[in-house]
Amino acid sequence: MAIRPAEQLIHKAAWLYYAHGLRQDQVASQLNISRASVAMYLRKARETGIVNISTSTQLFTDDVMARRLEDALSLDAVWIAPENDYVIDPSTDIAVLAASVFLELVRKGDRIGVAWGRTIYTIADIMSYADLQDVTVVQLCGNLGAPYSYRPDQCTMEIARRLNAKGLNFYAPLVLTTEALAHGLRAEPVIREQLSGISDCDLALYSVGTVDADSHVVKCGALSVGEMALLREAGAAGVIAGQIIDASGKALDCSYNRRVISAALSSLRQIEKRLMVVQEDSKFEPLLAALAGGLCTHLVVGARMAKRLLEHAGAATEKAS
Amino acid sequence: MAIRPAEQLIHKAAWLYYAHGLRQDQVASQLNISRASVAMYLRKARETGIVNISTSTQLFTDDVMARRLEDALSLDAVWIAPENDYVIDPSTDIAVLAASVFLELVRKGDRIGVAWGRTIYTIADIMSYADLQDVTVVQLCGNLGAPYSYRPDQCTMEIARRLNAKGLNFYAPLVLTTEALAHGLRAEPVIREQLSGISDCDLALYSVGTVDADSHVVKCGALSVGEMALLREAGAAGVIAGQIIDASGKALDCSYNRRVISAALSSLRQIEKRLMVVQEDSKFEPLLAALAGGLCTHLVVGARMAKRLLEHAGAATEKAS
DNA sequence: CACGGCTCTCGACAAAAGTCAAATTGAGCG
DNA sequence: CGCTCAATTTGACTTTTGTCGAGAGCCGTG
Repeated sequence: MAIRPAEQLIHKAAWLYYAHGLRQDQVASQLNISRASVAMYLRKARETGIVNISTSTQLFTDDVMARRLEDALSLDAVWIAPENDYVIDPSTDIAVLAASVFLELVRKGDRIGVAWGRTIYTIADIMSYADLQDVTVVQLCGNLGAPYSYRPDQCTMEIARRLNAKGLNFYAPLVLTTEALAHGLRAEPVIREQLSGISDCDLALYSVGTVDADSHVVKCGALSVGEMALLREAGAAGVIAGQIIDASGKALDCSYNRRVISAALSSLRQIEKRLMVVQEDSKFEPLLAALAGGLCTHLVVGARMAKRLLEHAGAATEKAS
Repeated sequence: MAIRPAEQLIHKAAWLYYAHGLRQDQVASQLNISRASVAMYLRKARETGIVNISTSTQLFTDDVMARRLEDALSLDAVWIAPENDYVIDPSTDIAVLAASVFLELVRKGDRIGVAWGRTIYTIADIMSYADLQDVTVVQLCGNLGAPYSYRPDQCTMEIARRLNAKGLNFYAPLVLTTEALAHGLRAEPVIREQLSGISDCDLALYSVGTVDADSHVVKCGALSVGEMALLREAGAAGVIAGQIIDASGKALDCSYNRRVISAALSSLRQIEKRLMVVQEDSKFEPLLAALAGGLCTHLVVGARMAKRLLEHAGAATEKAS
């Protein structure tokens, strides 16, 4: 890169502007460049994460409902995106919040596991840039064979790029045709290493998928609509990192799961901070399953979903007493 | 406070503006207030740390000199503020850098020990606001009896205020007239508790003082010019948190030190991250003493001082070999 | 050495943000 | 009930910032 001299200038401009609080024209005369260039450098500084602008997500945890949900579900932290109030775009609203929360949870030196899906990709897409050295972003599950819009490796790489972090992809298909082949592939050193490294993560980011025809695993061709219907009858309740879970949050005992190359649920549970983000209201049952399976310690949801969860939890304790 | 509804508005405005990237007039129409109010709320949001704008201090560690200093002095990290280059105000320059470094080192839940002095107060004064819950700022040494411009409790409180943290002052004089009284006071539960809690800190912020007539301990009347001169002859090389140290960084065996109420040097050494900031070139010898005593793991200095340190370290290794 | 293709830089204009004094609100009080 | 006082809000104005197309410098290539 010939951006070496510019790199230095970007730093200096950012420093004078943001740390010292000079105006752009003052910075310009300091560095003997035009003000327009300063403006451009500053944009680059923001885009590369040399400067970091973050807003506290306090507001969303302060919500009484969030507190009650934390208690009811015994989660570490819950963020609720308001949905009636001052909303811009209901779908990106949760993603924006999730991105902020995510950045708030990341620490230098962390190892981060990232799953895939529309939700995750949306988050990656709107996430602001940061300059986190020594962060590694690892892919939690195998790739889709067919080109599909929100591929696991894309999610991983995009988040790594935003964070200036190292991205660790692994190039295995998400699902294979035979159990034997999956077994063999999992034993491959490259794959095995990646899979066993997942429990060393400090933070995981994932969503949960539905088990109907709209599910991503169906849309990307990993499962046919018919197979999915059958699995559903067999007790499938949700999809986590490409794997089917039942209502209790355990991996469903089925051929499909045995043919999948992905992080074992037990490895996921070993990750200290498991951030789950749910956008769609239709993911209520899958979310319940994930919660039952202890696959989530930090939760970002919309207000409607929060309300339903709370009502459900209330009904459950009533029934119990 | 009747700022309850406003507090909410500040959060919302900050969220829409900084997280969603709306323009001020869009935020204004969203919240049904005037754009001018939005501008005001945003300023408040920045001032209260609801939004956080930080710039990477990378540039200052990337310096080759900083790397070499880290190695030569076996420190965890060194930041060097350039002094010939694009400098605004040589004295605040180091403080601005130190404040950024400090904010970069602080973590949620941390306990932070803060000493006193002009340097520390300058840092506190230009430090930007942050919203760190569960942070406690503790005072490392006793107060001055006489009202003096940069009092230990002022330094502690100002930093706590900027961080939205809890400030833990302790109201004992820095130095007493008799050793017996100092001994008795140190045994007081309130004082003892505070002093013993110092080793639990995760981060310490201090500078080092000179041992001449210009020293703060002299200027504030804790020691007379004559006494200081005598101590100097006895081997005094610097002042740390109100205590006199010798060239090897150990507390000097003298009546003054026994009459001081302050953090034991051994407690300070137990703190994981010890950030030392030195502004004045005249503090070369005191800094050497502090370094010898292992009282510093992270260092912020100006370029001239860095050069001198490096030359000194080079000469020392040469002599050794 | 002239030629695109490239990035970086700048001036000028348009857009956005900051500021201030005046107006409004609202709480406390005689 | 009407008053004051302080805090908040606003519209109008100024300053600051963002953007765009043009031009300048800099390779590698034909």
